[in-house]
Amino acid sequence: MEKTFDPNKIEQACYQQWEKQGLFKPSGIGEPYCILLPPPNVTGNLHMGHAFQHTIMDALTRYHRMKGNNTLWQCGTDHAGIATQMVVERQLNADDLTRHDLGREKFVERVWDWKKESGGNISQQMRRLGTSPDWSREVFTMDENLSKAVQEVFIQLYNEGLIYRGKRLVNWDPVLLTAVSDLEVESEEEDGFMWHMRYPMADGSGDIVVATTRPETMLGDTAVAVNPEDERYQSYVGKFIKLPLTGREIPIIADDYVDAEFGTGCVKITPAHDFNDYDMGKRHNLPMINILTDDAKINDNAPADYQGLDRFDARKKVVSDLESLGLLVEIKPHKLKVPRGDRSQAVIEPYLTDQWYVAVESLAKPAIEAVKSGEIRFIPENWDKTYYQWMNNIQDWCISRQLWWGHRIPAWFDDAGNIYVGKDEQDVRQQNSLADDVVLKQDEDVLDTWFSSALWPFATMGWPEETPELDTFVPSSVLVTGFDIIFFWVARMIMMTKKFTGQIPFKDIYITGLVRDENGDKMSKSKGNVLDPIDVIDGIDLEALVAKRTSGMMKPKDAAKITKVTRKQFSDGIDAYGTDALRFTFAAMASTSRDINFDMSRVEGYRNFCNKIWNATRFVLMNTEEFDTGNKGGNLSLSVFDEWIWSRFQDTLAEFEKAIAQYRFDIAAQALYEFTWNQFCDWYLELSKAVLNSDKSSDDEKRGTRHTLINVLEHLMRLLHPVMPFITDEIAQKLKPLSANDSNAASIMVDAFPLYQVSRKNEQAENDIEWVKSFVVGIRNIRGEMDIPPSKKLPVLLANASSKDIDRLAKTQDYLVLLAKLESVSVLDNSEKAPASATAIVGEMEIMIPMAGLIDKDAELKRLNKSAEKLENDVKRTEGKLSNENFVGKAPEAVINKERAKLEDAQMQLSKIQEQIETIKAL
RNA sequence: GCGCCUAUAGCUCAGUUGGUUAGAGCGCUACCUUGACAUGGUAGAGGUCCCCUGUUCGAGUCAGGGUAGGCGCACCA
Repeated sequence: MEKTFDPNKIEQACYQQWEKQGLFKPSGIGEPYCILLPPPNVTGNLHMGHAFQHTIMDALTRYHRMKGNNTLWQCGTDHAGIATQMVVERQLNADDLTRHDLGREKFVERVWDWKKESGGNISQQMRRLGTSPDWSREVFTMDENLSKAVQEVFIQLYNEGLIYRGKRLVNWDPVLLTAVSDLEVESEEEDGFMWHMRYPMADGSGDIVVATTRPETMLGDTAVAVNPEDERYQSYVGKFIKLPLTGREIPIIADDYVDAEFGTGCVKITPAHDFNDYDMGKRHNLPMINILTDDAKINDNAPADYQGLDRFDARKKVVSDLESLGLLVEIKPHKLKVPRGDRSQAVIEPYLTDQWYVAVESLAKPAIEAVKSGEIRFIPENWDKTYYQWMNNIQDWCISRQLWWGHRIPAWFDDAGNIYVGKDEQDVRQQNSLADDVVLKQDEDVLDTWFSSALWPFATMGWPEETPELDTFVPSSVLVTGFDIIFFWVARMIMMTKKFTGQIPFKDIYITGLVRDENGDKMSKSKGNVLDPIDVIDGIDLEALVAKRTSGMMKPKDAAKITKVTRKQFSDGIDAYGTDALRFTFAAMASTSRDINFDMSRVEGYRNFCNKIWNATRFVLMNTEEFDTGNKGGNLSLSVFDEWIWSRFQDTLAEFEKAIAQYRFDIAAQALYEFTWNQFCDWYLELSKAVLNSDKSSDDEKRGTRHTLINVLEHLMRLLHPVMPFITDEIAQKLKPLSANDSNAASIMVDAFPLYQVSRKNEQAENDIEWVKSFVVGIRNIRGEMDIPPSKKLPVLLANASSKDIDRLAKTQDYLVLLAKLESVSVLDNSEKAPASATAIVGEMEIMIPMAGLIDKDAELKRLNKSAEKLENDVKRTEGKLSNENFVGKAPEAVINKERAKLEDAQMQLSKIQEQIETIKAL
């Protein structure tokens, strides 16, 4: 093996082997375990958020596969209507073309071409992460069978009256020229103005002043409203004003909605361009005058002067025209929330159009119940509140989009405007007995992307066909996803799956945090702080990184700043840390759905961990490859250390499994790291040297230690594998022939996960080794603080040793000598007087290193005083507690006993140390 | 307005049903190229657990009230 771990050399080949051998498929045996991949957009590239979530999904998948579950990770990609259409349109724009130049059919063809060419990108990147979904079942949301499911669902919901078509005010994106759902609108506070405008009374009896943030909409006003309780305006109600610029006469109405305290207390009402005004218009039967075109220009319903003007130009003109008429009272700066489309960033218009809706209320009820009853569980739990809050106030879902890329709505219209819903035109004609001469035209619109995503849990399993997968993998085990799509996706999957299969879609919902940069800032192209997981795996040099971060900037002037920051932070580029290190980092940082501040130094630390594992393996192989490891017979004599490491392995295994069951990947990772580094490497490997390099060891003893070395490591690889698939596979292949593992698994990834073995637990060995550790650490501490060179071998005297201590000494003396670098160990009997020594205390035994020629009197006094001070504090605190009547009277017996024992121990140690201090002072 | 989350070492974070001396990684200091590993070893320094009040024998942990920061939903003429 190479001296240092080089992930690049092993990862790709390893993955190809797994895939070639078909190891990602469900075994067909065992309890089903299923994870649904949230289908990434085909337009997407793997970002840190994916890498994080995929690591967790893959660790769970690999763990359960090894545990013997019939495990499926269902993967696929989403057609991402708007996003994908925008990508291809942008390509066309580069050639000065629009999608209209191509026409619908050609355009859609072109999107398919693009999908074939670039759509697989993210799947390839997932392979680099070592993910193990069943690629043979990979689906695309516009595949034939998924499209069939979409159609089926649409038709059924329509027939039940749960899908309807209606003319209403929707969120209209005047740039993308489509309706969008409430969820796709983001409102940010922006600086704007409040214009106060004077509307004269129609009868010339005065005027009324209204306040608005959108003066241009006055062209569509059909009323002015005041609060019925507002005394200032009561005499106006029922009268009319003459709307400036248009000459229309519109009524003054009274409505509770109006807040008398806000603005002037008078509201202009534009039912066709404001959601609240729309409701009021309905209540008062007001006419709805639409004054905008699809692309938000003033239309023919407005006076000729304004027709054709863009909405923002119209605003300026309305304001200046009112001003010149003396009707503009004042302009106040005003902060307001501006609704923008999440894709286009265009200001969204409330706009009156015909759209398709899902009536969700009846679907929401069972979906709420599924979480309330505990059938579906959010992890962490508090997300259920977010879920309920939205679900309890859920609005009908606008599902039609005026796009070309997506699932076409299966509805046809005749010339009379009748609607027919069915599988295709022929089906529609048949169902409705339409004569051949009736002309039918299919609805031009497509469905919201999330409509098909909502069917993911069952459509991917073959629904509406009755398939074995539907029986086996619905419901799935856990959904791993971000809180940002709880409404978009999670809630809708629950509603649809409940509705169409009667089942819940998943039992657990594990909500992950966001991956941010090391300062806690959101990673974004415009901030230039984006990290590509592939760059962390493969490494990237500085120039390439700078180029990547500054290319295609929306605001080119940001590029200079980004260049500077990047050069400073990554002056040597990014090292190739490898997939396992990256995955381990994500696991270690994944605590209870907090956001992750991704820090490169963590990856570096876990890369070092990989290297540690690698080198430990080198050591183990060096000591086992050419030797008898006892796997083909021969007596094994296990040392107390061999027994100890097996015992500790069981603890680690149990801790790992418990943590995984609770989705505490950080605790799981911590357990793996601690055992591997701090127990196996730091102590066990060092101790094995004492057996292997000693002439005193018998063949049985050496065989026992070699057997332990190879098999603990082999078990450890299987334990680590779910988190670190590559390095463990590489190493396991080398270890397996030397180990006792005689399974015929094709790879560690389909081998058995280690089983907890009670018989390997050994408390006696654990206590013995704790004693050894305290012994060794005590001496190391003296050595460290006294600046005694590591090369200097020390003679050690033991005073006040009990028979148990002497027993343990006999069992472990060789280890102590090696680990603490001792020259000799002698036990003093009670009559012997110890020479002046530096002292450490283990239990009641004193470990003494004679000072002569080695240790400085003052230094040792200082060291002893420090430790005496600590003990004195302990004694004081504990005494205080125990002398408190309330404590002794009320605390549980066990706690009091603990305190008493602690006090006794501290007093004993303190007195020994004080004795030593006196002895040394006397020198 | 309604709701959620966070505050612990220089940094990033753990800390279970309240109960030993509050932990880890990174960083820092000193020493060490010893035969697996300098991507390493050994030892060490470093804490007003955001603040106040309360409950309790006992509070990082529970309750109430603040402060600071983050997020979601609704409203916004």
